Amino acid sequence: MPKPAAAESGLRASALTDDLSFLLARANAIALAAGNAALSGHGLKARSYSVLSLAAGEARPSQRELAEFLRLDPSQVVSLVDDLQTRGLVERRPDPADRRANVVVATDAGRALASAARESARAAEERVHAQLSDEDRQTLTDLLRALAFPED
Amino acid sequence: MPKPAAAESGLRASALTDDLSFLLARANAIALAAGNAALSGHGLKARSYSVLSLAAGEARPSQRELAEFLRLDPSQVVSLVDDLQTRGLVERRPDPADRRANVVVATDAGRALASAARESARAAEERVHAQLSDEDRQTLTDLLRALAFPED
DNA sequence: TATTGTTATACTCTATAACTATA
DNA sequence: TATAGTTATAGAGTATAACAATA
Repeated sequence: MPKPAAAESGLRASALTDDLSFLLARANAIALAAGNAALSGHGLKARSYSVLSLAAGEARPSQRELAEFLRLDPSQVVSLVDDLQTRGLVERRPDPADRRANVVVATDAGRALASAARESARAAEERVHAQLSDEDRQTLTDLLRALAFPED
Repeated sequence: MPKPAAAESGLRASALTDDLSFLLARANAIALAAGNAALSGHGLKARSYSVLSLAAGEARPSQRELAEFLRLDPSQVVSLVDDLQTRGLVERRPDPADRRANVVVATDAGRALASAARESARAAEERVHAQLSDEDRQTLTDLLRALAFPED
């Protein structure tokens, strides 16, 4: 990793350095790049990993629920699920309670991949957040959760 | 703002809810949407606001420095500066010390717009982060800065 | 009438490579 | 030989509207 250019240090004193939204964007860009790199060996990206991971859980989400939770447009979820389904990682099952809705559920292969991918993602996060203490990391997680789910 | 769907609460218990990268992505998406909405009245988005804001400061950044600081490709900075320059908000000045480099500096109109836009952005952030105490907000800012600028 | 999933489309963003002028 | 800016382009991501099936 290159050291910051000398002239960049002038920008470090700029107004943006105290701007929560800017810091959020930059930290997210760094974490996203590291996450995508860590997941690429599994044929996944952050997006598809999120969908797969949720499908592998107990929640049995519909596509609409996935879209809301991941802040994606429903039409984006269609193509993410299409891709995962083509690769045999998830299935669409009609919701018995509402025949309009598809419940997305991981196959055995999907659950296996999700758990392997989770290990890689965790290792990558470890590297990105290595400079934070366990306590800081927990604090950060709690504060971010408050921003990410403001209805609480 | 709609209340969360009942079925979404199942997803709230999922593995992703403890995933720092996921929370970062979701919080960023929320802040970005609010920021872009707040800036649209000024004809700006988060990206162009960042460039304008840095050009309005004391740092006199080159395009390359802007690209590194904002984690953008240099070619993206070209079109952002093009747009701002067309609107008379910034100028490109040749760097006397390196004639390859353009220093990007705000015009009077650019500085005025930057400062008006900063007010709007701050008000929007206030709304997004209203549920955090001042102390929590400061803690979050410091922790995010550690992630966003890991070389420190 | 409203909602779920889907398709289509247009637009923005991102990433890459190649070129020029300078260093 | 390397770097700053630029151009071009292709791919990914985003947003919107419309439609069929179902509620």
